[in-house]
Amino acid sequence: MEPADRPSEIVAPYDPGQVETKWRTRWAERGTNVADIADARRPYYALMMFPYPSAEGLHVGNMFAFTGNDIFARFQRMQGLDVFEPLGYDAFGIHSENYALKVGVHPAEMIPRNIANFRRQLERGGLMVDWSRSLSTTDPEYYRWTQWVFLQLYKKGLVQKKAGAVNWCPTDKTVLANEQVINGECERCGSKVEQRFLEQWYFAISSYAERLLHNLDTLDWSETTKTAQRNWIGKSEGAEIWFDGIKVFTTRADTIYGATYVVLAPEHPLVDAHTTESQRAAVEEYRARAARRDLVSRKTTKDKTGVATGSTVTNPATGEKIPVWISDYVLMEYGTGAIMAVPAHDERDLEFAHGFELPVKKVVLEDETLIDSGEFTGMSVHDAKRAIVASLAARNKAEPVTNYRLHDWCISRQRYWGPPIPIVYCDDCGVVPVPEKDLPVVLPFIEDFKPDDSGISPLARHDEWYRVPCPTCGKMARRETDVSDTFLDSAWYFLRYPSVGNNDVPFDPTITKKWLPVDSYIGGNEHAVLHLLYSRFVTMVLSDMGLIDFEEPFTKFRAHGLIIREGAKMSKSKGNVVNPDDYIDTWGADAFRTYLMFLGPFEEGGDFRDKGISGVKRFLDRLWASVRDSVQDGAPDVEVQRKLHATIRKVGEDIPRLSYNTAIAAMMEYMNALRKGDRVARRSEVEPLVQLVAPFAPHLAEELWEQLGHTTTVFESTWPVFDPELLTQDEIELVVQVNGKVRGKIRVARDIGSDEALSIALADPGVSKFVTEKPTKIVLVPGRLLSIVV
RNA sequence: GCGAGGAUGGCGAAAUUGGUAGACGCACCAGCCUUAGGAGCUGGCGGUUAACACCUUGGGGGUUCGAGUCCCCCUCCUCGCACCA
Repeated sequence: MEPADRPSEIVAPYDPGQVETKWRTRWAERGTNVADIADARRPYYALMMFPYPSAEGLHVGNMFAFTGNDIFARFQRMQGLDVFEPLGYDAFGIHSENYALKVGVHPAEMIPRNIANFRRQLERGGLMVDWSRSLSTTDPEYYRWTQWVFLQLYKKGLVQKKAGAVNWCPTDKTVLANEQVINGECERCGSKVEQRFLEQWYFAISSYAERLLHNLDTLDWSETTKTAQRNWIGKSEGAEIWFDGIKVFTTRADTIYGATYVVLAPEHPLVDAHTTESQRAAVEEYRARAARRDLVSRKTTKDKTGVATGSTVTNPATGEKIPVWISDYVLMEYGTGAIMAVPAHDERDLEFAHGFELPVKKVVLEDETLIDSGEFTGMSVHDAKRAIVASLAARNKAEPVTNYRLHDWCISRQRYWGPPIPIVYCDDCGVVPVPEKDLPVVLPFIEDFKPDDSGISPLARHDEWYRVPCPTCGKMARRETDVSDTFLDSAWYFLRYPSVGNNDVPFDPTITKKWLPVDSYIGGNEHAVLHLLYSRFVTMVLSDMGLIDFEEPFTKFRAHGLIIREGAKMSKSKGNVVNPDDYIDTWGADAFRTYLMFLGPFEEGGDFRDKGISGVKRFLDRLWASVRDSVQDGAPDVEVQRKLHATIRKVGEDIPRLSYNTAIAAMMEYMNALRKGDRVARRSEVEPLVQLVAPFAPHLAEELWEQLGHTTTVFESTWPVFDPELLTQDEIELVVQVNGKVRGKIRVARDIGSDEALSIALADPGVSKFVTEKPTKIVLVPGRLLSIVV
């Protein structure tokens, strides 16, 4: 369609409310944002972390993240890709349930209301979201497949019910994953976490530790995120060494000649066997005391406590008898629950040794060579580690072992608001997984969903649901009453989006092959370990089962920064939370979006200042006015033309780098040049700018694009191309430095030689007055600067 | 303690990766236009100075013709992890 000669009559001032409503309606009517899932030729999956639909409504932090993703997605679309940008709701979980309990509304009533409000707010934000494929984790058609994922892992032998010490939150009255315990406190409510011994369902994520670590090298992720995952997986290579019947784990086998005692964790099974009669009472008392200690004080105490068992074991390297102690500074969960203590070379052992006046024997010098270490004396630490383990291994006293900090993932929650774990307990058949054809195990609507102290889910109180025929033998049996961790819901949702609508399978194989893995993923770094690690794990397992043909779900991941307000963190209690609705009402979604992206680098976040948005609004107003006033004809201005092409290049380079703030600055700069003085812009100067601004301010761009005479969406137009020829000038400004200080600027030919440049520079009195002697050195940086040294 | 990332005008921030520090915007100042303006337009805006100049990217040293950028030492801030042997 040929553009009209003049923009149609848009004398009216720019009214964002009107423009935005018009275009949101059009997009919905025309299906502009609906991806062609089946037939897309160049599929591009642009994913953002889905929000928890809180009762408070959309947070500006959500809007910031989504806008950042949306700009990238819209830009990719204008590069000719078939972009799929889905969004759903992570609506199960303790957070929703606690809130529901607090306000006395059932979550099943509250959540749909919250979702409706979120949807309204998200739509106002002008996101290119394909709402035809949205989802909520609370929908039985979704969690049916969450249960299916559980069953696949179960089938693969990666799900176990284990009794053990678990983190119990006394306020939320449920078990927490290790990842949800922060400094010994519940991540959600901040209560001190207690230890309880319960039977729980675990996913064997630790058996994937090496792959989870190794694959990180292949991923295009923010380096900070990868580092956080590496630390969390916590690989350490060492050896298990036998001190008679006690097996210890160490990464410092080279220090074995300095081992002066052995320490067992209080819960270690060999404690009894190593306790002599005379020490029995003291050891028992210490164990009891240690068991009562909460995790917080245990993890922060510098004063180490412990007690001798009275028994001794043989140091396999020296043959010496050394005493056995117990202390809670040794953790049962890590390594073998026993260590060889080398006070001279381990700070914790030293603290302990000082407390009990145990000997300290130095065996490694500052330059990392061994002393007093028998045949290994004089070796380097590096060589000795291997040599000592090899020598002990020859006598069956040691073997090299790699340990990981990563623990198995406890997915049981003794709560109501989650997908029931699809397991039935039968007196005859034992543990029976619910057959896939019987899914979903629907979460019943119950009024009294309040958890109690029993460690048993509220669902157990409902016999009509709890009692169920055994799927295998038909005899009455009992359901598992725990629900699964919310993080399981979000560990596979990206597989679901493209297949939403097909309720026969969790994800359609053909569609999945076409659209996954996710091309680009944007989200918060608070999920750097939890959600991203679990998603990678589930994906790997499904891949191993041949259900998908990739083992990493997110090819590219970028973490966005955080928004603060007027220099302070936003919080409900401070009352300084930015409500997107208010700003959109006043300034329009386009200005709000653009401002959010302008206030700082996307990956770092920024400071939201109420007055700052006016500058962005002014820019959009001027864009509107420029299109309105533009003329078809006019003298071509070489400078403006050059500026335009520089801007096209800059914006095109900045968007893929998520450097949105500088892209916007470049467009503003161009706008300033465009309207310099009384200048009236030419159509050819403003039209490409409308395209450049489209990912940021989509409604306004669509409106202006239409005003310029186009009948199809600006997002199906081709991104402007810059002409490199225009960007190289024949005559350039050369900066002249004398002894490192700028003394002048000269206009010269681009490819000028240094001799000629020097003579022109010296003709400038501002330069020559500093050149008092014959220059000793001349440095010419072509096209940039001339440095004269005297 | 370990790991990662920071520190640039009154403020948010830029800086083609070693080449004019402070782009762009906010705030502020002046002018124009207005009955008026918390509107619009134009210009100014790191510090010292009458000027020439000089100083200036948390502090101190170094490399270089040239350092916000590279190297060494130090201070402070933010975020992870934390008795993981």
